Amino acid sequence: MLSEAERRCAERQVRLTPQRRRVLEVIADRHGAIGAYEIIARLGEGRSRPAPISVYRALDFLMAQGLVHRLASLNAFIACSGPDRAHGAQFLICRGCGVIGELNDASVEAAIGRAAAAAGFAVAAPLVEVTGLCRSCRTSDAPA
Amino acid sequence: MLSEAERRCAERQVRLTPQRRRVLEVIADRHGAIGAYEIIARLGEGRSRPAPISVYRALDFLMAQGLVHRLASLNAFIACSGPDRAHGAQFLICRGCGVIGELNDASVEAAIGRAAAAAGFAVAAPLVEVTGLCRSCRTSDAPA
DNA sequence: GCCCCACCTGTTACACTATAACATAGCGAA
DNA sequence: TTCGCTATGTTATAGTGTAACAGGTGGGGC
Repeated sequence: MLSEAERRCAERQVRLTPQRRRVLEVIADRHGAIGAYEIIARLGEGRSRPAPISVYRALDFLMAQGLVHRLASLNAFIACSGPDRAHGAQFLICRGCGVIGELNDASVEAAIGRAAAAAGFAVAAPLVEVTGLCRSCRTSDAPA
Repeated sequence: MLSEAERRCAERQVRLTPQRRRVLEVIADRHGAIGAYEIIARLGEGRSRPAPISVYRALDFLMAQGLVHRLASLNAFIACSGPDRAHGAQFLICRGCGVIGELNDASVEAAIGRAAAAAGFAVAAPLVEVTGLCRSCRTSDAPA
């Protein structure tokens, strides 16, 4: 995953600096969403804690490269599961266990494109965040 | 719109108190998105300015009744255009002029439902926020 | 009438999220 | 070397949202 990120940055002639790389590592370590200030805390464990702005700048870079997504409804960030193919951001957020699934369904994006076009709207960044229950939380909650 | 809201609250036996009603009025006055702290400022123009928590509580109520939606990507709120029929939240956000369009397209919701079901996920609250350019901003930007 | 309960609101303080403005440092090319 | 671009550091502050507890209001049952 990290090597894929490096390959991609080299290809685009952008710099995956040590600091940006550390931020990406912290996000990827967590298999799920992580808040900006928790990233800051994790980075500050050994060395000196970076200022918020430093981490936000790294996050801006990583998002621009499509390596990280922002979950607007959670104010949190998550590593992109399949950074190789371009895609909009579609997420399934389980309100039971908090697990995040990346959806990236072409038919959803197509339906959004059609509906938007019918309104004369040119889509730039479609954002889909679906709250609900994942398979395992659903079965355990079922008898309610 | 306000009378529709009153009707709906009466039907459900919930109270659209003066304070909640004022918050709804402020949101509806603005034909677009408005931030929580701007609502506070508007409410504080004549009388004494309410505490943030008061406004957030009113917003929670209005959202629970489906009279107001939250735009997660903007940290802002907007009056629901068609509160009579139940629907998820789907918005078109123009990054040119800032105008917000409510989409509420059944095929988008259906596509999300299908894709989520394929992942074993039970949808509770689908959120769609599409950034792009509205018809008029698109034509004026075109020659670029 | 009176009490009780449920709901709504007020008050104070605080936590969390994000950016502005300006200074410094590294790195490559002319 | 010097310039220009990008990345980072430093300090301060703006913006968004909640916690915890107290007080007030209104309606139903006795």
